[in-house]
Amino acid sequence: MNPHVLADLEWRGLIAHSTDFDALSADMSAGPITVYCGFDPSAPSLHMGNLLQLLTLRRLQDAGHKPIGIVGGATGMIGDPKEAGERKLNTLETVQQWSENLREQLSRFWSFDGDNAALVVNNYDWTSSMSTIEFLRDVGKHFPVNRMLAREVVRSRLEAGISYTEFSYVLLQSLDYLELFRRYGCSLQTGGSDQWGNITAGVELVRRVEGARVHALATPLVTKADGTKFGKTESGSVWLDASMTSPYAYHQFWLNTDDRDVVSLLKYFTFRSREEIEELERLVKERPQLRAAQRTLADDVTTLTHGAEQTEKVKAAADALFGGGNLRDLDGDTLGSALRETPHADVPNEDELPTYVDLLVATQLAPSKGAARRTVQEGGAYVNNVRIADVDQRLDRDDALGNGWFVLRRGKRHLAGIRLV
RNA sequence: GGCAGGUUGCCCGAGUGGCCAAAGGGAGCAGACUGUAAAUCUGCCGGCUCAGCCUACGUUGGUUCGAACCCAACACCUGCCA
Repeated sequence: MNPHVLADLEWRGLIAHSTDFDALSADMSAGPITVYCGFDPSAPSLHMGNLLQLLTLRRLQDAGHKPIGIVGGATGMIGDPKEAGERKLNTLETVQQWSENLREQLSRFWSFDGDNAALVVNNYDWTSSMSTIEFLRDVGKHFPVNRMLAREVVRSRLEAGISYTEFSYVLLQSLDYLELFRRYGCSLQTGGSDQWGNITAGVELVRRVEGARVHALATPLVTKADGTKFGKTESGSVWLDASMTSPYAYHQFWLNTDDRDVVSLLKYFTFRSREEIEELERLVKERPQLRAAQRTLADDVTTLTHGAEQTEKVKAAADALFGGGNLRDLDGDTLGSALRETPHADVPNEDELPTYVDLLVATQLAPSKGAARRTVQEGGAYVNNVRIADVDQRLDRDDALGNGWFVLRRGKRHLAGIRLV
């Protein structure tokens, strides 16, 4: 049991809100507690925002506490109210499929051995068989509507409209806390600060029904210095699922972190010590061109998510392709394994080879032929580091590198492989 | 229920019969400079079989040689009055 875990969370900037911090601190130093965080299946995979929660629970587990992950098979059927407006309901099959994906992903981040082994449960298990009457009497009775209406998200939706379904979401999430308190003595819920209202409602329910004082912690919203949303790239969200965001793209996402953000991201998303992070912070200031902090961040987070072996592969790929050396010096196998980490396409070796414009589209380096043509006209497209001169230029088999590979590049950092087969 | 106003490209927003794929800004992309960073400057920024064509200005229909712009109906939003 590490008594300093709360101080560490605080130093990392991971505590945006808490209920009674001193009481929580006292409970935690008295012995291991059980902590939970919920994950709703609102997409086929977890994303960056969820990762922060996963790692926070991991920190608590490393300090001796027991983490429980709830997969929201029930809450995911309802959807919590968000300002943008009413959600569209997903089918039971979809929610169940996504729940399975989540369960599998959650299991990669915690330890399932020992006294404080993690547990993953699905709230569908205790809600699906509950009758409406039971729900209204046992749960609903403890929720004053006037208090529910006062909540920020609800108020923001009163004009535009909010369904009874979404309005009731908070009851389900609160019931989760009560259920985990009863089953496992769970006494801490964590989550993002956007969940604070739902989280504290659960604390309140446990207090009313069981007369017990349980706790809550919220992590802050991850923000970026340039004001854009964290966890997004030009091609959309960054996912933890390797088939949705490739490990290569994932590593590149972290590697391209702004200097102004990298230190706080190291605190949030890595297990580096305070000393190590302060050293990296110094390097960002004094030797920024080394990008030591970005490299550490990218390597660590990719390893946490996809494993050390995969990280080595994508690092080797990036080193080979961005290394600044002559691509012709790379042997075909090295080149092939590097390019296979990037988007790549096979091209049949026929008489007439496709144009680079078509290849930019085929490798998804450009979203449309018009965009691809523009990129070439702007001088932003390269084969094997040589600028492509005009839009009609075709792939030239004489340019092939080892094993029939070509390195196609858009701009400075978007790479793809082409292979003549 | 009555009256008034609105609905434009990824977002904000100008445009009130041909010169409109539609001003301006933001986001995004590329080039230069760099460190696969930021800032800055420059260019680009609906699609295609690209000197042309197609699709698009809430929806449907109409007027007109020609409509984002005029008319009608419908849908949704906002404000004022009941």
